[in-house]
Amino acid sequence: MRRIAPERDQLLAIVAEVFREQGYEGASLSLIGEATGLGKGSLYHFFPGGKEEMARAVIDNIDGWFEENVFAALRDSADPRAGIERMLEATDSYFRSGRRICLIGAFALDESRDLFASQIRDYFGRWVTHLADALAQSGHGPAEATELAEETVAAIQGALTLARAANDLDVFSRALRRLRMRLGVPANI
Amino acid sequence: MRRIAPERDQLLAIVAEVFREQGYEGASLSLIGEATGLGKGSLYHFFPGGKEEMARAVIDNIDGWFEENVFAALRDSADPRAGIERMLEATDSYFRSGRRICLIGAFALDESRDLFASQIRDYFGRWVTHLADALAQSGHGPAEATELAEETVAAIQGALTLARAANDLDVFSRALRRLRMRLGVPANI
DNA sequence: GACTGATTGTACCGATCGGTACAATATCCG
DNA sequence: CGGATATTGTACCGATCGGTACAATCAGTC
Repeated sequence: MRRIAPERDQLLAIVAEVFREQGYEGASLSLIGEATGLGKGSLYHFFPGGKEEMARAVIDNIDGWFEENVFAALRDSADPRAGIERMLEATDSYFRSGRRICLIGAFALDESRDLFASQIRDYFGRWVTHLADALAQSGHGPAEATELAEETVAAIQGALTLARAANDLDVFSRALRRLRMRLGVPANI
Repeated sequence: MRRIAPERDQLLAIVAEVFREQGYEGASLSLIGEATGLGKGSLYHFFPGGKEEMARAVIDNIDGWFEENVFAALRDSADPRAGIERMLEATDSYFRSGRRICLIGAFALDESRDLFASQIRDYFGRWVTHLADALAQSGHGPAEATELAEETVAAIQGALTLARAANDLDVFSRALRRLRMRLGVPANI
């Protein structure tokens, strides 16, 4: 009965979905238990720190996914333009073209923000920084690159909010299309 | 002891602040009572429908403020550019240059979204529509005007999220400055 | 000052909250 | 198999949740 990594990832994915659907306060232990099929005994065995530790682990897990799939593309691509395009593709796929909201963005707005402030700041900070680096490499001046990166990340967050508010997924697709043009990246095939 | 309009507005403003700080679930009746100085008796006297009615009234109140101060500027200005500039000024002042989040945007993301879906959709829908009209009047083609309006509202929401996440108010100011340029509106003096 | 209706405080309700304790059970290792 | 460790279910805790009931109190009106 040793912990197996994929199991933990899957568990965190389920818990993340509950937080996404219900918010931090709304995600009660009974809802989490129901979604995961685990009782309180198991939940507190894996997360002795309770709900707060669960949320922290979920954020770390998401952060890790972005590090591997989004930030890495920006950091490691030989061609910065290709890296930016890969970032946009990974972003689109992660948010399921607007079907899914950004849990970390939602946490930034709600009452849980104080608990997770540093994790939240870190996540967005690295996103902006890595994107700004790629933009600088592709010819933008440093100051302009930072502003454009900040604008891009904000546009993604805003599009997720608006897509959810309007209940219209196309809002998100349109935002990504505009970003591709704005960032000088070839349109999606 | 008749109800007086300003009192109600003030009451709703306080309740709104509690929802903003704590989210819908997090805003308990005891917190609301503490903030307003009202006991449960009074609270349920003014809002027989309980917490849900309070939130609905708060959303209506915010919606009304935007209707009067933001949408009206877009709708009634002789010069559409001046209307857009007035919209941006009112927006900046409402969100206190990023110190305040958009409660309706936050509700769009969290578990309360289903309860208030139509009010949320309406609010953002009218914002985009009125802005698109003003942009069309100022020379943009209809399709382009709609996209630009959507992009603008999303940029504002995203900037609020990012400003809160980074704990950096300048994120919001920078976003507004970029929007002024993008919308062809004279820079703030 | 008595009547009327708006407003308020308090006690109370059942349900659920996050969290703890712990015995029972499963799995692995030798 | 036996022992050690990992995992689980269940019962329980005090606190708080949103909501209800209702009597007391207040402000105007006549």
